Amino acid sequence: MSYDPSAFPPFAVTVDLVVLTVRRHSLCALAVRRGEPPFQGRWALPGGFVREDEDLTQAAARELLEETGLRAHDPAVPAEPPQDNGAHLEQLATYGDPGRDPRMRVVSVAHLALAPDLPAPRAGGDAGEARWAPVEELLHPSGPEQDAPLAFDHAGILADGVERARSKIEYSSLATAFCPPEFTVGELRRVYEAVWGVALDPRNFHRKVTGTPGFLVPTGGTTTRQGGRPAQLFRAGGATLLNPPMLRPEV
Amino acid sequence: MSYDPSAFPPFAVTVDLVVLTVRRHSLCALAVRRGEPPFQGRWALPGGFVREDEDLTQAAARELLEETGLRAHDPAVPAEPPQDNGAHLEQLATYGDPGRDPRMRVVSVAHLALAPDLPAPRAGGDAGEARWAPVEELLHPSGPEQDAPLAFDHAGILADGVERARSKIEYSSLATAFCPPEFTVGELRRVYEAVWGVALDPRNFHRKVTGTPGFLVPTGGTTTRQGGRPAQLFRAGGATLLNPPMLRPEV
DNA sequence: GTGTTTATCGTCAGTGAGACGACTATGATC
DNA sequence: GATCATAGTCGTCTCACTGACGATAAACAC
Repeated sequence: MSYDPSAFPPFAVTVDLVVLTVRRHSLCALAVRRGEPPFQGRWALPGGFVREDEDLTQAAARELLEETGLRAHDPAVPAEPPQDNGAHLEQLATYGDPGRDPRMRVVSVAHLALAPDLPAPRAGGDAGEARWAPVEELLHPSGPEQDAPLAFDHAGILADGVERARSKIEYSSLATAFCPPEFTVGELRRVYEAVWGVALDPRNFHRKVTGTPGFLVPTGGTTTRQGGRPAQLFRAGGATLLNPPMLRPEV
Repeated sequence: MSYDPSAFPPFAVTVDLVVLTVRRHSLCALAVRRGEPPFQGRWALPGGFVREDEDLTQAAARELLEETGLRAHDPAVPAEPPQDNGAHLEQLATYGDPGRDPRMRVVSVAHLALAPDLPAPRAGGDAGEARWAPVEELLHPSGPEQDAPLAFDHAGILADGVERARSKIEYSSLATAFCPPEFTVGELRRVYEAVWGVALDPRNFHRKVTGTPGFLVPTGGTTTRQGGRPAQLFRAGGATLLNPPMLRPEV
């Protein structure tokens, strides 16, 4: 790498966020409406410029906090129950096509965040309007109201993020990031069903997740918020890797 | 994302390459010696600035060609035997700590390349000297001669690339990217053994890879270049995903 | 009570991996 | 040329785990 201060072209660097959650049995992503050209009035992923003194992860965590009020989990610190209201955050991929932004050369480091359902989208920061939209709607717009695809190359970024989430819950305990601090086996199963878009056998699922050591820890409590027989409540255990993995059913 | 042309700080964007190959039963990475400060004389990963009109992938492919003479496979085109002397190339992750380069704010989009053994490192491009070094040596330097760790944050990048390669050959047919166009089951097994650093049972391995549809296609030929009984020659089949995956032995 | 819903436990058969025995076909060595 | 070392290939056995699915349990609605 030779060094000539005048020899490298300047880039703008942004972080874009794919924030996923599960609401009403479907996988949803956070979208914000653009207030300015280009793509004014279109939906886009939340994001913003990386600041001078900021790490990429810090920038993503700051944007996440600004847009949703969610604090990012530190993966190094096992989440303690009292202050667990955070989201999983990881780097996804970087997009740098010349021309992906008509204004200038922008390289965007996309991040993936997984959040529990609770928070209502808060219209803070730059975005005037924000909403949780089913990813199907954003990726395959067909309805009369929502026929404009996402701005920039955000549809591709969202698709990559969704695919990352779908594959990662196979072999990690990440699906618990979609759940509140305490949850039932059935709630966790509905997360898998929403993310994968399939139906899972409740009995085999129950056997699998309760039989994997370190995945779930019973809290002792029970709940009946889903109706039917009361279900045991669990917290996420320390295990982060599922071995053997949860198998995604064929087609 | 609000837009103020004077409001975003300029970044330099580079691509760095983790080029891996298997030589003499060990996993090796391409390292180049730095000819200029900072870290002058230290080993580093090959890389360079992204040009004004270049995609990130194009930049990585260009650097790979300059440093090794290897052409990157287009993942969209199934490799045809006649012109198969290419390498697998994919984006790895992006590193942007302020201060990772003492000269200026540099964001580096690291890429991972997997290459067959054949090419001798060619000292072309900027690098005056290049070599294939066992990753163990680069990551855990201990010998008297090689006690300087890699420049910048390249040790961390290399570690991430190695981990990506180790996990990806579990569930994909990517290990064939380390092999010449035609190879034997034993040669493929030695790739797995070198990348994972474990010994595998030749009989179970043979059953697994020949029993996975689409993984290997026999070419009809045989070879005895490894000694012993002649072995069937294979080419990589069309399948890219291994299901069920190859299991990495514990510990 | 009866019906509905959800949770949980059990059973059984099939798939696939790990351990390992046996045999085959080459080159090297005596 | 017989013997040995080396590497490849085929089979067998057992165990773990999954998918399909029956059965029971504990809540609520009527």
